[in-house]
Amino acid sequence: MFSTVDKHSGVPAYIQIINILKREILLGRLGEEDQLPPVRELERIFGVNVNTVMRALEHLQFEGILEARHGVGYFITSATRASSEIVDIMRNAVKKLRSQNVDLQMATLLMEEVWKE
Amino acid sequence: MFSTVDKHSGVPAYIQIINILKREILLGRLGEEDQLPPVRELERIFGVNVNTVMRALEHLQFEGILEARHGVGYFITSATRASSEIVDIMRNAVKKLRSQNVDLQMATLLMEEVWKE
Amino acid sequence: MFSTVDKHSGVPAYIQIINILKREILLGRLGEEDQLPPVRELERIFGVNVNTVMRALEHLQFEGILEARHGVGYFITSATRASSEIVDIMRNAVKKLRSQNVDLQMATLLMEEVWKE
Amino acid sequence: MFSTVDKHSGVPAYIQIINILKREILLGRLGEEDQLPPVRELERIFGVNVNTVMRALEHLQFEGILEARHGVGYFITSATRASSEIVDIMRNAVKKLRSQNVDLQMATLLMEEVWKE
DNA sequence: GTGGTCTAGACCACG
DNA sequence: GTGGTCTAGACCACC
Repeated sequence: MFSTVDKHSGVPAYIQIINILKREILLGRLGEEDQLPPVRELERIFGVNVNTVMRALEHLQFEGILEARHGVGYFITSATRASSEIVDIMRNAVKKLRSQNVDLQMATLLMEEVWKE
Repeated sequence: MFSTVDKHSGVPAYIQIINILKREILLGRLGEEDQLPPVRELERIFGVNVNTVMRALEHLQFEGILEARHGVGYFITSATRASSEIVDIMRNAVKKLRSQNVDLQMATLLMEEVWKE
Repeated sequence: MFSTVDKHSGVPAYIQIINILKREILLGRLGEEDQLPPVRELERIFGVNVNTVMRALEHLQFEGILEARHGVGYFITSATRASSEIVDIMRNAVKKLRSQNVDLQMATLLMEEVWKE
Repeated sequence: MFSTVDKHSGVPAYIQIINILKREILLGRLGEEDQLPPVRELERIFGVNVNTVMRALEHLQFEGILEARHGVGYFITSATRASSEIVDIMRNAVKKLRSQNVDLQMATLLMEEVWKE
């Protein structure tokens, strides 16, 4: 279902989980009121420890994106989905950047900089 | 001269310094053969300890971007600057994204996702 | 377990640590998937500060020889071991050189020179 | 006449000069009683500052390899030359090592280790 | 005056 | 309990 956690990337596992879930929402694969798979299954899917999963969910609750319903499960309370228009804008920009031999790191730095303008 | 380090962002100071310097190069504010300010001044500028500065510079040396001349200073040896064309592409995309109320974090996640496609 | 760091040799301690660990791998005393002793123990073993140990490990990570698993430990990811054939070649050459009263420094200089030919 | 100093290697210039001169002696290109070129010419040859040259010569004097004759120049007082036999041994070993894809750094580490046996 | 290395020790992050 | 980051400050090496 979800992408997996890359243990060799240096990025903390729980951060990766947060990002994976946010991405799912962003791309509309998870929407408001949807229920997440049970923690024990997330544990298996991501190949990490329960504590690590819990820490990620805790953060998302803190951000108001998730809600825990005791004895039931985790539900998405607020989903900001990228419109297909936005995805297209990004796809277009990325295509041009790649054709100019820009790599992802440079693109990210550049975007941060331009964002501030 | 440079942007400053944000000590509360959670991102290690030395990583921020690496990114600041890379950005300066990317945007053409630092070019090949340019000399960096002395380490002790960077210390002051960034508001961190010498060790932290040195750690950043060490990494950049390893990547072949900087060169240390002992007793002389640090020099930029390889500067890949973003062409104005690339900057324009990014500026354009960012403008559209902002008008759609996308924030930087979402934009970054989306870019990573699209980049993989 | 490992050889010790010579603080009076002029060679930086962290470089010595890098070389000691590389040597252990080269000679097959450390192999792929092996876990290193915890940083705090390496500190004790080598008689240096944590920072110095970490600096060595950081370099080895960058070279792709080690991998850090946060909260778990350091693991060897890529181990190139010297074949017994290679060791024999070296042993043979060294034996002859010593019988000619060549010292290690001379042998090293000579090897560098011959290597370039 | 001599090899040149590589300012980008990270190895201090004066150490490189020491090694170059030792190598010249080792390979028999400089012998006992030979006079070195004047310091001002060494300066030019190596592309470094006088101080740097002087520091190298100082070290070699300390090791008893050179002698300064005031107002005349520097002379070699003790030259240990590698016999052609030794060079052949090394050449042979290096050839075999290279054919096994060993690089210079690994070879050096290995030699140091075997030397101790 | 420039870079380079190290220590001691605190405090944080991850699993 | 494991790794990771940072500071303060000393002392050294190089040009």
